[in-house]
Amino acid sequence: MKDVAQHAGVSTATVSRVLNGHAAPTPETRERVFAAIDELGYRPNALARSLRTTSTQTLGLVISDLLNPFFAEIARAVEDEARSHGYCVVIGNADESAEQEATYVRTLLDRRVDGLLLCPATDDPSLVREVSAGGVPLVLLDRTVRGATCPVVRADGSEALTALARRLVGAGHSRIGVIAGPPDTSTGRERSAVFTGELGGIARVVHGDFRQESGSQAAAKLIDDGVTALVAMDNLMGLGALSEIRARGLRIPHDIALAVFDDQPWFALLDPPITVIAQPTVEMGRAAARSLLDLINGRQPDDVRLSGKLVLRGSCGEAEL
Amino acid sequence: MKDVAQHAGVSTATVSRVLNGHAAPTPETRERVFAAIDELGYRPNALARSLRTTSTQTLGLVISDLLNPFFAEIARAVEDEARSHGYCVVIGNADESAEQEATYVRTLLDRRVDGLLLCPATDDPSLVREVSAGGVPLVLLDRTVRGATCPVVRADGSEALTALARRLVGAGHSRIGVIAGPPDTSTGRERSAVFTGELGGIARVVHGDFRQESGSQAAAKLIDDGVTALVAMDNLMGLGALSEIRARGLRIPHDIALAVFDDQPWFALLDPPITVIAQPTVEMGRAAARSLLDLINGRQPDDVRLSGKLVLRGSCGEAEL
DNA sequence: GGTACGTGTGTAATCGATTAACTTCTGGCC
DNA sequence: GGCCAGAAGTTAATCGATTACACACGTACC
Repeated sequence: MKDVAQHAGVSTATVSRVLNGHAAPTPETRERVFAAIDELGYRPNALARSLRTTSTQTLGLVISDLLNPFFAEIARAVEDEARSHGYCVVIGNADESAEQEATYVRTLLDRRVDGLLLCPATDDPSLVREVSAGGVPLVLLDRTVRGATCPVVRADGSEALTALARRLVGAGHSRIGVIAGPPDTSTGRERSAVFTGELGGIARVVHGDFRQESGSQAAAKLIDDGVTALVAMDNLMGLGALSEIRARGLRIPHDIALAVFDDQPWFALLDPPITVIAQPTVEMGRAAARSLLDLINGRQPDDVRLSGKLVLRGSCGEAEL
Repeated sequence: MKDVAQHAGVSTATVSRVLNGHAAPTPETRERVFAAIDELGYRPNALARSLRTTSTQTLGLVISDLLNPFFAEIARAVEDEARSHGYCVVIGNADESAEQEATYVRTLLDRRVDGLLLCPATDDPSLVREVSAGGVPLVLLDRTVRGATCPVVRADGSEALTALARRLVGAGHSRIGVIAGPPDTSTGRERSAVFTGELGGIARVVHGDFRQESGSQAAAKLIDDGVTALVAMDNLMGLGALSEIRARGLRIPHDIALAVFDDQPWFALLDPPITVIAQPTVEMGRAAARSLLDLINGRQPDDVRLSGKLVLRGSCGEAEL
């Protein structure tokens, strides 16, 4: 920057003013400065700028699993929304591990992100408290924690799940296997709640860890247990369940019905296509980014609750297909 | 940091030395400093540190499409490798757009990443030159550009593709449809080269853009053209081709054979399972990260060329299944 | 003609760390 | 006792920007 100033025959203060679009500098001065800038190929140092202004124009996003297309879509949506507001997103991949999640959160805070979006790996509010204590704007996404005091953006699947449960029961299933997420995550508990409530006698719940392998294992256990329908509460566990079903040579929906929470393009291409509960991922990501930007700008956003939609396709023996 | 120093009754220089594990400070001093640190909940400002040391311990990774599981896997692998060396990764999603790619690259350079991994959206070497001119270590991943002067890490599928082509011809296909990537990407050209070469008379190539929609359109065109086998050069275009095949009610492999470049877990679950060419994504990501770290540390890494593997599953009417 | 005000720039402090150079202190040795 | 080596810690410059304040130079008005 000093070089640019020298080249243009002005002071660094003037260069800075030109760069930041201040009113002061004369058109001719601006001209000279810009000329010097691209003659030297100068690019401002964002670190120095941020150090001085205490703003990085960056949001942190810590997600549970980058390989899960659900989170990839969310990340994409967050990024789009952030970019349209002049912000950049740094993604941290926690790999469903609370420890790695904490590491990432701290790294991002150390780098002074202006705000943080978090898909918490567990219910434990201590990390959230730590962030809040640091005064960094925080929004939770997809999942919440115990006693959360910050805005939360999530999808509510209870209505769709209730409809699904009713349909399964109506179709004569008297033993339904539920492959749920970990009991120490809000989505892990809430999504299976519908089945443990009024259907307590009929449903059997096994908790997985939102990954493919656990879906296969849970499916194996439930099938051995004699269930005639499987509901996987996440697309990766759904994939696992499906591969277990295939490995055993069972036919869908004749031998066993299957439904999955969270849609993916290829679910529609299977034979039969899989019935799913679709989540508004793009909306979730965008809403979360907007909430966070509101928070950064001093507004207090409300919680956002979007709803999942039941998409009947045939894997539960639906009459419509 | 000043507060910590005061609290511990030392100077900031000493605090810094304790934090950086220098030899000098006495055990008792260290003790006092650490006590002050967690009493005050102090966390060092990474911006300031980087400004001073001119090292951010961060790698930039600009990928073509975050929603493409191939790139998601690569990102994941890069991150793992980087983390194990104490580096953090900032991911930029170019969305297959050269413009957005350039924006991201500049943003990352402005933030002074220590090195950059790039999956270039096009062949055009100008962006690569710009980075090199800035003296920032750069490694290309998956694709290369014209006259690249930096290390390149990629998968070579030509052997597997040749084997696939031979098999298709052997099975009696005399019109093979190839859904290739954009002609201005190295992978777009190279992967279809096998078919335009010795099989020039038999194969018909249509270029897509590595996205689902283009896969469907290309498939439609080729099927109308009377091909009896389709080869999609990317998993998303494969998905598109598959949905077109389904939409037309064609049966695989009876009515049409299908093979896809780049494996995905669900390809094995279709009926019949899809024959693919699997790429060593994890290895590619790790190798790229290692090459970049080498470059950063002043070593000059060689190009890396890993090979794709043909996985026969049945969608091309293979006898083995 | 002098006061007052506005306009465009320059000077220098500042953000929060690192680190070279210097000071202070301790103890050993002749 | 004097000198010196080495250890422990302090002072202050520095990274590259932003910005409050000071300054100089016009212009306008009484």
